[in-house]
Amino acid sequence: MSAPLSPSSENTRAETRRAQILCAAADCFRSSGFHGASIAQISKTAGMSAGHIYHYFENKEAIIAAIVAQDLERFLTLTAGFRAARNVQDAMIGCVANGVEEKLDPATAGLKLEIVAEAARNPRVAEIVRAADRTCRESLAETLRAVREASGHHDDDATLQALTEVMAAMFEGLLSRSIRNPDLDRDRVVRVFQTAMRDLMSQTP
Amino acid sequence: MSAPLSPSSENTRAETRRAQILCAAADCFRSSGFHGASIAQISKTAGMSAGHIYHYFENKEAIIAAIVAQDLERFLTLTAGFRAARNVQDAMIGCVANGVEEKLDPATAGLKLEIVAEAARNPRVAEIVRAADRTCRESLAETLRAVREASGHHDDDATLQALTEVMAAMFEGLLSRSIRNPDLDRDRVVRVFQTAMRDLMSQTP
DNA sequence: CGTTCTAGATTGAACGCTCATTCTATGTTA
DNA sequence: TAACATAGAATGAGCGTTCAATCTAGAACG
Repeated sequence: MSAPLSPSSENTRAETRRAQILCAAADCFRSSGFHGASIAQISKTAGMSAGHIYHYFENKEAIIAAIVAQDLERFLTLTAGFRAARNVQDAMIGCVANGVEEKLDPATAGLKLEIVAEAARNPRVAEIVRAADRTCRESLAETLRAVREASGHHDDDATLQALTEVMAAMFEGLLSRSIRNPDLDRDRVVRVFQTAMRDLMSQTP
Repeated sequence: MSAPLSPSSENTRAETRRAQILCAAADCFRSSGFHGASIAQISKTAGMSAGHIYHYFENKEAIIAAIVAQDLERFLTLTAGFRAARNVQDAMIGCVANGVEEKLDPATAGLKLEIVAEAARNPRVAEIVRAADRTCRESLAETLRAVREASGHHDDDATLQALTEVMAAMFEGLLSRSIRNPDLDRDRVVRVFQTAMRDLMSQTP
């Protein structure tokens, strides 16, 4: 799992170490949960002593925060590149297959569910998650507005936000589905999903 | 939170105690997570000594299992009553508002997300969750078949299961949404959701 | 080139604490 | 009195975190 990172001219040794720890922590959180994973376990996975981790992170919660921030930054860059496409609707529909497959990957799903569950009870994590989600929603809503206006729908913000919410719910629901029913027929789900997306984007309020 | 349960002629004292513990445990798991909640905390909430809990449950994991089983049994009875309705489609669409509101309740959402996250890493919990989900899916798929045949669609099992999956994903996604965006516009989401449900149920493969 | 110096990297033992679980002793009820 | 309900202290393991001690790479210097 943990890629054998090595320091290059680009990365200082400290950055490499930090990345190593985050990678190991993600693995441990995935398999044991935030509270189940111990510093001892993380340090062993990262190949360093327990105490050394405290040179790079103030405490365990800071590691959680960093993982969450890293995870959601990745999502932001993804949606950013998304909006830059020529034909936005086609780009989105085309991306559904990828998106569905990604959310259905049990390893991904485990960590992401862990993050949301932690956000439900840890205010600091909740703050990070909500700030990132706000940005994602704004980006997605603007993208949706472009799609909708191209097909003659001119929505107010509230309507657009509701569409965004439901679309987000559909994708995030897959995380849960991949755990509850790991044997689901991915290809067929993708097809039903694509049609549902199209319907959602051309919905008349 | 914890209802003050008292022994009646119906309930033996032991059953009452068990229920008390489960109720307290659900509260604690909601606010601290499965691993964050301690036996000491649960026993305090339940109003008894820590050691006494071990007269009713073998260990902490048994409490988790009981909570999961209880939670999902409740869901099963709900869907069972669902199928017994006269006009199934109207009953379903009518229930969307209730369903959406319920999934968006942050207290409910926290515990349910906790359960899925735990299932992602605890095989015993996963087994319970998956067995219950299978039953739910079968029930929902049969209900959907009735709806679809009433409007002239005759689907094979695989198609029906994919429709079921996507519908399940939509509702379960709301759990995550209620955490990530607690300020979402519930009424508008319900309306978009209802239209999306209708579209999903009349989708042509 | 070889030696010394030094600042950062790294270790691993130690600390205080909390955990799940067990055990013994005492209440309570029928 | 017999059987069960309950409390609460005891146990040992494991936790996050700290810290003094060691190592190591490379700059400074002769």
